[in-house]
Amino acid sequence: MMNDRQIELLKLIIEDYIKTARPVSSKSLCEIMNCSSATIRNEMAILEDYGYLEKTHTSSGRVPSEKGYRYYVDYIMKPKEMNGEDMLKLQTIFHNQSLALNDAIIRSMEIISELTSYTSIVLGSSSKENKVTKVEVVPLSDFHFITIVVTDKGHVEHRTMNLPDTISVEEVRQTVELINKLIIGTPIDEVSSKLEFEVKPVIAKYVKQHEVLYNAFYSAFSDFTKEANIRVTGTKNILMQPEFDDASKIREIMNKFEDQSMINSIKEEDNGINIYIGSENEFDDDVTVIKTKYSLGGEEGTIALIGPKRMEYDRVIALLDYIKQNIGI
Amino acid sequence: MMNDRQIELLKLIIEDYIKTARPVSSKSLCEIMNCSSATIRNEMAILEDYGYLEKTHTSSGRVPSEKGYRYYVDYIMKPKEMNGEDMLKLQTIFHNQSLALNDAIIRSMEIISELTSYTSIVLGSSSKENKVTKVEVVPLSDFHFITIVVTDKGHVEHRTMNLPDTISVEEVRQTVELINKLIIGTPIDEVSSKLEFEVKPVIAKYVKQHEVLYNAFYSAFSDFTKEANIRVTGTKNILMQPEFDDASKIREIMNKFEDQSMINSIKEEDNGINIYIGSENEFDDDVTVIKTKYSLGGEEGTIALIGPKRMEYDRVIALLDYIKQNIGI
DNA sequence: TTTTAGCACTCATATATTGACAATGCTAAC
DNA sequence: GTTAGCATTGTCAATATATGAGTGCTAAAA
Repeated sequence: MMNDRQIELLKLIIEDYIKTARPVSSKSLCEIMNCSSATIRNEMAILEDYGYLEKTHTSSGRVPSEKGYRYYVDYIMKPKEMNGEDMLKLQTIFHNQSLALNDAIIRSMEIISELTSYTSIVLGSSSKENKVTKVEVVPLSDFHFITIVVTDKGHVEHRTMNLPDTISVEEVRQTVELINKLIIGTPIDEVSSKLEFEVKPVIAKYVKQHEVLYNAFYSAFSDFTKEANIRVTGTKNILMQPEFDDASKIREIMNKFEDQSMINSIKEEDNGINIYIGSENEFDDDVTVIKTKYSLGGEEGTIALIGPKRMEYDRVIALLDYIKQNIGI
Repeated sequence: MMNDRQIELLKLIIEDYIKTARPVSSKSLCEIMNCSSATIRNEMAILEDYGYLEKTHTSSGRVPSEKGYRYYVDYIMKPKEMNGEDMLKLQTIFHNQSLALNDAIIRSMEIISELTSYTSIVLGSSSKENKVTKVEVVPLSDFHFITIVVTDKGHVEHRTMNLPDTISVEEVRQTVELINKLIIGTPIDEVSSKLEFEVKPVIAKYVKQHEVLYNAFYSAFSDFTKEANIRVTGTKNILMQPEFDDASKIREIMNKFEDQSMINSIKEEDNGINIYIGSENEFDDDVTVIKTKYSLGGEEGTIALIGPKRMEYDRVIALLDYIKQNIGI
């Protein structure tokens, strides 16, 4: 279908456009293609017929179409080595022993967002599969306690409880001991029902002011399961891209970033690193979403980058790949 | 200086402009002022001479000047009762027993940001004054531990530590016990030096693999003191205001919201609720910053709202006042 | 003395006009 | 298959033109 020169031309046009964000003219490619602008125009016309290029208006230079990007991503682009600077920044994260892997992902995506000026999203690691490992209560004053819950995956949650001071520290301690005995190992999303049907009767039996205490713990725990677990970083970055040069477009995008269901549409099913260009994604026709699933000791999640369609595909892939390699699968 | 009718006129113009964001014409006030547009024009001209009004161009309607807003805020505006709906939303926060007061402030400001469409900032509650109340370590696996630190003000911080599995759980337990004994009651910003000069020698004496363990704890703790403790919510909201209808202005503002020193310039020294209109604040000439200090069991901080100069001053004051009343001073 | 009607004036906004420029498409010659 | 040349097309910026909303001012009315 396309001959070598046409493919080369498409590549040059896309890479030029990625850099400059301006329509590419035939003339500008004369030198590197070693032929006259007319020749290039002829080839461009063919590429446009095929649907790989577009014009913003009849007499403008060419711009890659979604189909063009798609072809570029699928057949032309070579997986790029990660550049030294990017590598360096990310390495410090994964070599930092004091960061949990989970935090390392979030932190890396923050850095990638900064490096690329795209917006990064860390989604999921659905805490449903977390099991309670320890419940701890630290008294701050006679009626002021902090409840801390630790899960086997390393999540830590805490809430402050205010209890009437008719309740003794000893009663609280007793209750916590009972709770610990009964719910350790329980998946976080089953804690509520377990509290109600198994813990409540036991507490009622052994602890005097069981009603108040039970309610306090119940409401603390029920908060935990609700956690959304979405992290969107660098929303500002994407606004700096020249394609978002219009207040209403900016508002549209910003609203989408705050829209839960929009963000959830980012969730990835496939393995591998997947690219959704423009209308291929559900988020917005003017952006590319590139995303991949990760699984981390049983927890699954998605990391994604959102940028203009004119994205540095090879670089972004290298970056995401690096993260994948450093967390396994 | 100004007669009653002029004050009334200024009031009407400002309140109209706050609602509509459009220059106010003389004609539009005829009915309510019960006189002809010419009369109003005469009065407007006087108000403009005084500097309370401005025109966007020679033949436009009038717009309040900063001086005009200032006069309105200082002398005209009446402290408003909080409206029922606003009240209701905020009440649920402060009546929620499971929220620490600190979280309640953050949550309320989020809600206020939503109610008003301005951007809210919670700043400070400088954790320097927090004293360590408890250090807890929860083992997740043989080499994977979670360190949790609780302070007397109810802050909870945690980090994951990876230790070589040559270190036994027992050794970790011992170390934690020693740390607990030595640093409970230490202000968070003094923990580092205390660890080095008091804890390190003791651990060295009693614990075998003291080097590794010490380093792990040291790096975990040193992270805690760095916490910035700034919360900016609803940056999106302010972009929806018609005064920010220009991509470059939006970018400018968004950058300021991510600029630490800019946000820190918001810190309030005065008691009371203070209003800084346009050039009166350091943040941006096109916005009003309204802020107030709070102190919460010894911790001090600032809450602030940033909106267009055309702000609903009376409503915002009522909202901030409500928060103050519900946390004491 | 205050208010108002009336009119000239100003400026934003919208729309059209123009010329310069940067591309392209096409054709004919190489 | 390639290229030079030229007409064509559409952007962009500058300029013109009309419209309308608003003002300032003045002279007359209250």
